[in-house]
Amino acid sequence: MITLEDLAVQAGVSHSTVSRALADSPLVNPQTKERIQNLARESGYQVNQVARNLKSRTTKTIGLVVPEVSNPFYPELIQQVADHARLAGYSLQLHLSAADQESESACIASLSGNRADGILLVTGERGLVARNQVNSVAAAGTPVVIMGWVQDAEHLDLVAGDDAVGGRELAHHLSDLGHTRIAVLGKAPHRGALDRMVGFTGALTERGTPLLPEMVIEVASEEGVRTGVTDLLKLPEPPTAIFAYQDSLAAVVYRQLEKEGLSIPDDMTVVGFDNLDLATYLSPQLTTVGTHISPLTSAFVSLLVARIQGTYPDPAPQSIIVTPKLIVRSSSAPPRSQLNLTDSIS
Amino acid sequence: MITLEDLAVQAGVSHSTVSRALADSPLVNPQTKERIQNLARESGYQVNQVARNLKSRTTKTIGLVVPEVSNPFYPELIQQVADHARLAGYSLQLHLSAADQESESACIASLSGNRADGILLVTGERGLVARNQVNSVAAAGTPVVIMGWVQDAEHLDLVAGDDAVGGRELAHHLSDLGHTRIAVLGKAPHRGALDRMVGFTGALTERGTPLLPEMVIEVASEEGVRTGVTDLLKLPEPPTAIFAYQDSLAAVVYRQLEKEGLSIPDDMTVVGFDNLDLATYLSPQLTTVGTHISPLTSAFVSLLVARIQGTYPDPAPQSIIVTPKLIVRSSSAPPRSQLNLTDSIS
DNA sequence: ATCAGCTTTGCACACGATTGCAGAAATACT
DNA sequence: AGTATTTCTGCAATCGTGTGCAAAGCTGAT
Repeated sequence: MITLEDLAVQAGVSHSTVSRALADSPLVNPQTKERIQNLARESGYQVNQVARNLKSRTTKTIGLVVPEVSNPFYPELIQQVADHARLAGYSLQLHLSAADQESESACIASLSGNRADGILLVTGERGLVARNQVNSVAAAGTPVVIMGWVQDAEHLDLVAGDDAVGGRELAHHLSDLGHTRIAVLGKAPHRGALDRMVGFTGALTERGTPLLPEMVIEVASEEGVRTGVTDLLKLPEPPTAIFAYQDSLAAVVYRQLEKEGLSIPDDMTVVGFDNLDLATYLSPQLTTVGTHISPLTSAFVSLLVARIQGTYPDPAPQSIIVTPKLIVRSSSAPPRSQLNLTDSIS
Repeated sequence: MITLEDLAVQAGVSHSTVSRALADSPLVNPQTKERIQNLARESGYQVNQVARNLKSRTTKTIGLVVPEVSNPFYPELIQQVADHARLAGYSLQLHLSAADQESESACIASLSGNRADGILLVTGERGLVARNQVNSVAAAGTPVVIMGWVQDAEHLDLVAGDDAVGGRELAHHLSDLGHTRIAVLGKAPHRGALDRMVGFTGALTERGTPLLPEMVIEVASEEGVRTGVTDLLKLPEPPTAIFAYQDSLAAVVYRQLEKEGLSIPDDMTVVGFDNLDLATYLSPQLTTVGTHISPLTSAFVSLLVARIQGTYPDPAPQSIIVTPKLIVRSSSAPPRSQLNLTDSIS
């Protein structure tokens, strides 16, 4: 690899002059400057960022920690974060926290070691695992912004969706359609007051049709979803609607219902959560809830960048909460009995 | 950020001793070593990788350049590459080449500037755009391995799938089912002798049922797919099977057919290419062609790592070609006329 | 010719780590 | 006690850039 010094001897000047010439400094003679710049171009000189970073004590790099990448939600997010970061003049260092078992802590340690100027941390289902790490790098002066809900986040910058509102809207939608026997395939609430389950169950209770215990199925795997669905169908009074905790689970529900010979939405209403691209690929297209992801990522990145540059007006930790919206597509309809009723009226 | 020197003054020794102690060198007194290590742990010392990289003239980092991330093929690839890289002791620097218009060249320049130890470059539909960049960084001593087909690749290391074989198998499958009026939604061949279109059309011609010109539709956008499908259906003799160039296009074909009131595979056979997870989410599940991605990524990473470490036995450029396989699911069936015939026989 | 003022260049240090080498301290041996 | 040997520690150079400061070169005015 060719260095400043190499160019310097070729041009018959000192490396300082070369450095200044390439930085287009007014301190060097225009002719020399031109000569050096040409030389650099011809020889394919590539500045050594490692050395520059060491000297400047900054890397113009932000770390992005994401749990995984098989759930299509994350790629969309990565793409947008990458775009925003690039626009702000930062490049991205991606780490997958669920991949290695050391998880988040290892990712953050690595980023901190590489002296990333700031860290964007997207939490997975387990919430903020590496709380201590986060505190210590934040204390050491590296700004960290979290995306996703975490407990006791008073002293952290974070961006999150208010999933409870989304769950509530979904519940109202189903209730409005006339569903009363509603099943849930999901996971235990893990986002406190902002959890989608909390909103969903709360709203149903308010409507006077609380969730029945046998209708709530916790699923961990794809297999769990399949058996969950068949179990539901075997109930003496099976549900007329299923709320899948994530769009990706809804996709599995679709397959299983098809296998059981039921059609959506005639025999069963299915709704999801997240509004992935996937939701529109499914047939029928999935009724779901989601935020426009772009304002979310935009807030995410710009808050971090402002923190890095010290330009954010308010030094206190910020909580930016985004409210998702209901998106009605073709997978939800009135329950069959209701449908028949309507039919006979018309 | 706390440095070696800081620890040194706290411990009352020189920074050299601290460095050696943390490296667990036998050259330092066991007690001092212990004391220093404890000190480092308590004070949360994080070695400055930037400085270390400068000194060691190596970064233990490999750059991964991927066109985009909205096609689910790439996230799967990223995940696996990340895993393999981590196992080999390297961390990953991800760049999206279609995101910024400067494209590949800029990504490679950036990686080269950051002194990545090696570069993995996944080409998109446009092939190898940054050929010159690749040559120059390779000449400068940074190994580059390419994934995907590129023209005139004799002097490059690359890993590619032999899509022609896949296209051929797909053609045989359709032909065996009895289809003769077959349509193609795709893009112009861009992978030379390894292109899926080449294999597909070639095999059909061999079978004596060459593709009809009006059945070949080049599509650029999602909108193009939709109009393409409706146009096909308006033909005096519409096709009985559609080959979508990518699984993600097949998903759009599904939607459009549904809108047109046709059912798959009864009224129309649809096949794709890539074998994304998406293919199994669709209903009916999509017949497609794909490689198991994991041997591919494994070869990809281990070739690069071997190049970096100089342990690859053969110094000559390698071309590793992987053959994909046909995966028959529920979206392909004999054409309707044929079906009726069969019915009446049985 | 002298000196002030401006332009241009190079010296030398810094960033934070690693490491060869020399020398100090401790121990072993005669 | 004196020397040889081992063990341990610190000095200083290095990686490649950036930059304050001093000084050299040049111009022009007196």
